[in-house]
Amino acid sequence: MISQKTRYAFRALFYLARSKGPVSLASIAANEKISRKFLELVMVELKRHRLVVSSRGKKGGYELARPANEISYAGVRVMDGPLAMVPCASVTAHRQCRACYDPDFCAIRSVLMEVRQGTAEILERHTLSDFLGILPKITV
Amino acid sequence: MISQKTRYAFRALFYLARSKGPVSLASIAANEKISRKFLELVMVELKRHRLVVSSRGKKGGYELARPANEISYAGVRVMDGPLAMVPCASVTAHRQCRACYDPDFCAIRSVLMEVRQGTAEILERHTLSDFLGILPKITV
DNA sequence: CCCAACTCTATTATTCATATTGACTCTAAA
DNA sequence: TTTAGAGTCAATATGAATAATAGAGTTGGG
Repeated sequence: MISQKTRYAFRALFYLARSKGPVSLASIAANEKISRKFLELVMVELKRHRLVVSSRGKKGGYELARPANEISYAGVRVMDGPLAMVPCASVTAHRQCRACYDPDFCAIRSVLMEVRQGTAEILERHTLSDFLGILPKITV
Repeated sequence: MISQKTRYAFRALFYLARSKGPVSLASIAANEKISRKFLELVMVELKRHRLVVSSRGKKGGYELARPANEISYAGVRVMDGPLAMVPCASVTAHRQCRACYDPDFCAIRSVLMEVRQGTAEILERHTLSDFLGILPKITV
């Protein structure tokens, strides 16, 4: 299951994708009904992952770092860490499983790498813009 | 990431697949270097999922409930609960996500259902017997 | 009858996700 | 140059899930 953080990340990103110019944390939180303070943590991570950029001071706020059609689901999903179901099948955070006898003789590694690969392919070929059409307009 | 329980489950199952007749909890635990008491919980769940059968009394122990080539990875993975990354994309435990505005307007549901489907297909077409050949006589 | 096995019910420990708090920094505009 | 509106940072609860442990109870073959 994906984390609440990732859900909020998706919602915030879709919100930004439907907005123009910098949007304040407060308005995202209010409109998406997310705890302002928790959303703050989410936004910091989104920034760290280079999915949004921020500006300070009056008129400051957040914007997508790239056009919506260049932000893939895979890019957002990383908020939850590696895609793989075991460390040894991970591309981004590969490491041997503790107590692994020998990767060459591992009975689960190859299957879970297949799964990781399949999942990545699907998540990478979908972007935020795939769904902008069906989302309700922002009415504020 | 899969849970420790699921890892132990795989190891225990592979161990049984390479054994003959009932195997005691104690021998699985000793050979696979798993806490005897924790493995007990794992075996209870494996039994509940009908992946193993047990017999009591002297000479008792655990055996695979079916031939190894009829036990798929998907069957074992269920130890960790639903395959889907969101409740609304789950086949086995479907329910609406909390705070879901409208499933028809959900921007993540359809993608995550694709992922669930792809994952299930991969896990279902692999069975324990796919890997019996490469495993050492004892110890995964 | 007895021992070696599984079974059941608790309890504890650890980790992780979720959330909240308060103080701090920056910057455009008045 | 002041200031209000914005993002930033650090620290700390809280709660749920996972992992592990403990001990008493049951079963059945020899």
